[in-house]
Amino acid sequence: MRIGELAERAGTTAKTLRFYEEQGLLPPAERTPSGYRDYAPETAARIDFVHRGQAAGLTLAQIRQILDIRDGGAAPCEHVRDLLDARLAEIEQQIAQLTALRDTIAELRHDAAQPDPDSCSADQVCRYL
Amino acid sequence: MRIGELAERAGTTAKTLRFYEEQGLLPPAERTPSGYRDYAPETAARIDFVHRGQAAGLTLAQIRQILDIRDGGAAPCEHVRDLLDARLAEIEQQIAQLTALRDTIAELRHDAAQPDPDSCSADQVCRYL
DNA sequence: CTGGACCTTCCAGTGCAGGGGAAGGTCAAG
DNA sequence: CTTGACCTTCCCCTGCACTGGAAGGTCCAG
Repeated sequence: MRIGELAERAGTTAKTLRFYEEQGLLPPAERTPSGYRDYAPETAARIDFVHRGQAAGLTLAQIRQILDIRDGGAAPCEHVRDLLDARLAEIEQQIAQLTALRDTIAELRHDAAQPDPDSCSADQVCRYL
Repeated sequence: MRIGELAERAGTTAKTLRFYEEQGLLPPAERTPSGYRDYAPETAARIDFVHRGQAAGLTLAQIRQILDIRDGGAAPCEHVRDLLDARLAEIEQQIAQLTALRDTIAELRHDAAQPDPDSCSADQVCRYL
């Protein structure tokens, strides 16, 4: 299978697949005599895994770690569990930060509900911020 | 006042102030005969405003828009209000996305609580993802 | 008059996940 | 035998807000 066909099947682009190969997410592809990349159909499952990892908020580098463990012959379950734990903690923190930011902005917005341009000195640029 | 002193007063770095000038957040500074930037003390208030804008989650480009309006002689109150509204909507959406992602990951993590490496086929790399 | 702290400009890189496009090779259909 | 779709490598660009470093100029104290 050539790169364009694989890309379409996996719902991505040829460009991205070459990038994945460069990043070590896909093993160097077999080549036809003329130099075209030639993929086994199973490669699509690997790309799907990459997409599942991305859907779980993992970076390509983290997904690569998992693949490396699997390619080394081991089951990556525990590493996956640790990554999920770490990601979960990060997300909780991001949510907390965004929630705090939302409250801050909501308050500023509330104060600016009836803007009174005359009460804003040029010095402070805008008294609602 | 030279750039280093202003940077310290405003809680930032000289490098950043040159960057702000380049980005149009600060007007081109006056120069001493020898070419050093020479700032009026009021410039610190402008930098403070930039910091308040950042604390509200605005980008430098958005902060610049506000400053441009003020520099044009108008009061930017209404624009600020619109920016705050837009930012608020973005943040709500980000929070919703992160919350959904958190739930997804929490479920995956739950399934991976007692990893069973033997049930993971190499094909799917990891059945918990 | 020398050393060190400060300043200048300019170039380049960071992280993330690709995208754009040039220059050229290959393959199948008409 | 040509056309058009596909493939190859290569390098640069995106957004965001800086940060690092090189090469050189300036200022002040000792």
